[in-house]
Amino acid sequence: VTQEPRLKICQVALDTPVRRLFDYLSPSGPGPQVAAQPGMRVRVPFGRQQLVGVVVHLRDHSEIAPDKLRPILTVLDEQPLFSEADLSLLLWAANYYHHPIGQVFAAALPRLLREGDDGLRPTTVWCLTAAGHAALNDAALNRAPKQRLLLQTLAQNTETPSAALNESLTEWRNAARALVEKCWIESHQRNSNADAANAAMTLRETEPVPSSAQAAAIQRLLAAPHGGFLLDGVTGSGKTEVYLRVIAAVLARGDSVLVLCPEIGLTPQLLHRFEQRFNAPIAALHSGLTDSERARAWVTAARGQARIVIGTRSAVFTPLPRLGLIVIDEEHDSSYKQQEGGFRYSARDLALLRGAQEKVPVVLGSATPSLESLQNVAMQRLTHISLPERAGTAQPPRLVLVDMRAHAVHKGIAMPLLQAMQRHLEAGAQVLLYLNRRGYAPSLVCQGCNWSAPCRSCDARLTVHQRADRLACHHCGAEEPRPTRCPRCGYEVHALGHGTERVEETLAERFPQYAIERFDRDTLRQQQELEAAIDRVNSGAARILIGTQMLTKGHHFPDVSLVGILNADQSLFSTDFRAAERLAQTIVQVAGRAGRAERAGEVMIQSQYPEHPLLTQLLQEGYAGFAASCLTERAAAHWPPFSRLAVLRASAATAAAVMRFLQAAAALPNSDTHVVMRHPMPSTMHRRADRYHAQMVVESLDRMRLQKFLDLWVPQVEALPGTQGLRWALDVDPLEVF
DNA sequence: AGCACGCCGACT
DNA sequence: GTCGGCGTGCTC
Repeated sequence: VTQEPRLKICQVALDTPVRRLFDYLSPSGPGPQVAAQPGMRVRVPFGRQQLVGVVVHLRDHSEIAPDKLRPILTVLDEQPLFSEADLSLLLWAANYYHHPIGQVFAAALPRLLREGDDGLRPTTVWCLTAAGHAALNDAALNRAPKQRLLLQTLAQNTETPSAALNESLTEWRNAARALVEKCWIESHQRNSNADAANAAMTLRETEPVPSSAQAAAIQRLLAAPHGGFLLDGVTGSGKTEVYLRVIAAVLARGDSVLVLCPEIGLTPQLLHRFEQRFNAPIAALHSGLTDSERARAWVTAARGQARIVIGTRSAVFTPLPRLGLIVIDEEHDSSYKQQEGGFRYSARDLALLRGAQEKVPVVLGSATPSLESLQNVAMQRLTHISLPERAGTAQPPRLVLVDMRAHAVHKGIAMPLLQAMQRHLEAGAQVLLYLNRRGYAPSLVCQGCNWSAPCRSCDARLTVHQRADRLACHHCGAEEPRPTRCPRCGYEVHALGHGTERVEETLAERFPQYAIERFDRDTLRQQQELEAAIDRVNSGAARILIGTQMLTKGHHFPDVSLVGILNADQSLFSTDFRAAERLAQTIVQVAGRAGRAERAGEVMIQSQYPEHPLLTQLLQEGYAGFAASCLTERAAAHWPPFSRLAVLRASAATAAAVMRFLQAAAALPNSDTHVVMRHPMPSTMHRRADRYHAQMVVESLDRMRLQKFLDLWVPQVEALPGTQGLRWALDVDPLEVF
């Protein structure tokens, strides 16, 4: 690597909240040093600490006084991890989301790399030997419970990394040593997962014959050198097959592909489908990985050894030499927007920008496109490609509303739905019920004085969890024992309302002959458990499925012929401007789980307000018609995507402190009459986890004007005095305003 | 964010 | 007399 000799100053992004790059002198120490180049990680002195940062620019001079400049200690990479294009995406993101640059880089790097590791350390994996499999029930283990547990844990997978054992077991290493001596288990070192880097990119499985609509979509995408596309196709229309065909073409010309999935959409099943189809090295970046697996997959991608990168939100920053295509599956999914912490970016929006900068096509796929994307189609910023038909002979599901006022309701389920369940179950099919409320009941109420169990730390009721026999707060995680009598008046307390746990109980009483599978965070804590539950459904062992959001994404259950949506009303009267869009997307997505086989699916939506225009319109006109009129309303009300929002969110130990801060922020000067600062408001749930939350909205019809305002405003907000104990974050393009 | 420096209350 | 509370300020 050569370096212009006069470019002595390295501008480095460091993980601090300081919104600035830090200037360092090129490394001066003795010994062979690689010259620092943009995109390389460096270790630098920072005050009394040492930090790892990324070189962003080389300069020939610095604004910083020469006596303050210190040299880089070590250059950690021989080749840049980030290309100029990668760096410019990160700089753009820091600028647009008004977030400190170093923390943007930190979000883009896996933890080990962020801390200076090279990400290529081999990991130790453990597996059973043949003798170990035979010994699973050996009597010798009766007096060695830790060894038995380890053996059973390892039996669940072909290979288990040490890090995974650290998480699920404690002090397993002694047991492992004993088992190794018995020759029942063994360990191996695993290196890069891109061993097949030079394999031919031939297709493995035989390709299905595309439908005419699929063929047309594939044609249009292949003909496009770059640009954004909205692949708008109902569930079952075969969007994945379109992705796979286009990906195959990109791989064939030697380019690589970035595929983004929603958080719960990235399953081993999907990965498996890619592995079956392509004989190409794949790097998967999902939440189930250990730190070292993640670092290794990331480095594999950055070094150009992976041809396909599949990942969730943060994978949008993965460097990929020769990027040829970006695919964003289920583009409407809210998990693409980071909604916690400081750096709140939209991976979908950044992917579109990345595609434009690198001049590669970006395909957004959804059966229920976001209004943003539909508006982008209207503005001709995205090209619309629709896949109207369901593949094969499948019929679209039939949607009906069930009026809960007109029918007897048995523990949260109306009679027509119970009868339909009976019918479908007797016909041998599976039934899926959706209820976006986990736990047994959303509150514990006193029959005498109307007291209901409150969370000590939040403005919320505690949820009853029957099996654990505890009360839990779903907002802060607090738990307490479940009282049998009212602490205020001593009268009896009762669980009020219905969560998935209670519906499961009700169904077990009502349909004792059919096995039930519950899908929520309480029953399926780990990815493995989810996989096992899906297997039980697909094998036909389970007949009734009841679950939350977890059930609505990514998994297809071909034998489900009836879907029940138990409570569609929660969002009908929400004040959030996106509530209607989200409800429609949920209904259509859940409905899409039914009727994939030859028989038409049936979808029953329970409501107290079946005449609500939101519901009737969705049923009569479908998602497209619904979305069109939703857009009209947004335009009239000047909501996004017709205006641009930013929300300043803050929390503090007292309500007064958080409001004082936001009022000070609201009082800062604003010379642009096209930018409106709304009044600071306490959040819908003001007190959460013993902190008081509030926010203020800033809006403009003009994105550029809002950006220019934020450029001036955010540094002043940052400089406001008296912010000890106060946490704040700016949310540009928020999903929610409250 | 860390990690210092810097001034005011209760302890050996 | 100091140990330590966390308020303010800086890090190239």
